[in-house]
Amino acid sequence: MKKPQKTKPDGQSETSAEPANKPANKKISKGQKTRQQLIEVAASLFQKQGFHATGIFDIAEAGNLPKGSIYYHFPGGKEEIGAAAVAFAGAQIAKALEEVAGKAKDPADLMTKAAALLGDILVESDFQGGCPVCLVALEVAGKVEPIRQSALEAYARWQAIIEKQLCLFGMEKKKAAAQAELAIAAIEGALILSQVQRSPAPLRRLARQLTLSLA
Amino acid sequence: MKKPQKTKPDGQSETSAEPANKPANKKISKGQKTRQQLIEVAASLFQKQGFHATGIFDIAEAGNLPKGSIYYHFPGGKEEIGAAAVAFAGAQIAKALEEVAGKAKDPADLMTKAAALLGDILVESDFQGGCPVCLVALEVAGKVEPIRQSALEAYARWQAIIEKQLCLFGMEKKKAAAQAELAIAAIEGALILSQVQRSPAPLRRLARQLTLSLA
DNA sequence: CACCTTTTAGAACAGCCGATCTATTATGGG
DNA sequence: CCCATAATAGATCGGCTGTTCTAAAAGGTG
Repeated sequence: MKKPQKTKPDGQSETSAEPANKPANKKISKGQKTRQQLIEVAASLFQKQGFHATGIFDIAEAGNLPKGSIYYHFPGGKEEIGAAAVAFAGAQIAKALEEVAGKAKDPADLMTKAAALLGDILVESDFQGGCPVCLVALEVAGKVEPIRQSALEAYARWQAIIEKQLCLFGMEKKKAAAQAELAIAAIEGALILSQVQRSPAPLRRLARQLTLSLA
Repeated sequence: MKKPQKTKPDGQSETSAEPANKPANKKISKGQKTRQQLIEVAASLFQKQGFHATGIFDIAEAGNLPKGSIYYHFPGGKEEIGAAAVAFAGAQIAKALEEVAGKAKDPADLMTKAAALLGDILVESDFQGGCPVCLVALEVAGKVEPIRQSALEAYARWQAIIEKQLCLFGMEKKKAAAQAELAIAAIEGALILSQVQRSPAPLRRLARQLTLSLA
């Protein structure tokens, strides 16, 4: 009764914000650009500081973006930004993973390259930020369903990419699925070890060990 | 100059709070018991809600413990409690891991039992809480050194336990170390997947996959 | 240019949280 | 039983945070 549909945005709300395939991007109405930038900066901050430690205005400040319009673009507040940020980060990594997978020569090479991909994130941030999906997901997995869903999709997509590529290498589907899940789990875990140890060594050693499990 | 050493406690501060080997535990001066209980409740809450989402007084409240004495037992505030809680949780899991390792019949059995151990934590909390070390460590790894150290020690100890047991099974030391690290990483990663998916399946599948990598 | 829409600035609010301090009560050794 | 000390209650302070609201500015379309 109190909602005269003031032409608010929110677009198709939920998990959007993917740097994906949109061939006919006619016009990005300034505001939508701001929205996208907010998501990207948020993803970066969440990755380094986590969800709860990141103030909602820190996001705008860190990206020199209009603070006044945060709640205009994200009526759902912090949680909506969180869900969008996790979805974006997940899609970003998925994209990179697809590129890397295409270049891999064999299963072992794929494992190594995938591990190196996540490892680069760590080194680039000087071990300040790990997996952007993991941290936020664990912080609020029990309370904010949309964020949990975003994380769920991200992991599923990563796994599907690896699985598909393993199949292309001739591995049977069932084995490929199991190996892909092992790879995702092991890399995520090693990422944690590397971040805590502040050394890329665990991740590197794991990559090697992962290739040995391909027998 | 402002510290007339009012006989404050703080004991041997830093990372204490281990349910370890103290044969001659003469008397636990009421206060020390409270301190220990605070640590245990804190570990439980941090595991479910994370570090930043847990108020310092929630801890006392959740355990029906004296709120007024939190800063008496932990002059270092929340960060000191965090470090103690991570150390405690790490030691607790290490203890359970040692028991389980002793009962394992072979390397494959060890992998399965280790994974099941962590998995039980998940199920017991109805998928609300995962690895108590991991979450807190990731949240503050870049800012609070003592907590990072506690996490570091926990992971190292877990790995050492598995490595040692693998050696007892006849595996050569170098290979055992690598396999142990893979196991820890993979289990931690699968724990995340299981928590996000709210299903023990990823962890179970990973356990099986881990045994296959023992070839 | 005029006008409606989109977008933004900025203040204001309410609530919570971590930390500190003082006064009070419990504890336990002599 | 006494008393120093350990332990706790409770109030308080300062600061920060997420959210809402209103008015103003910017945008772009006819």
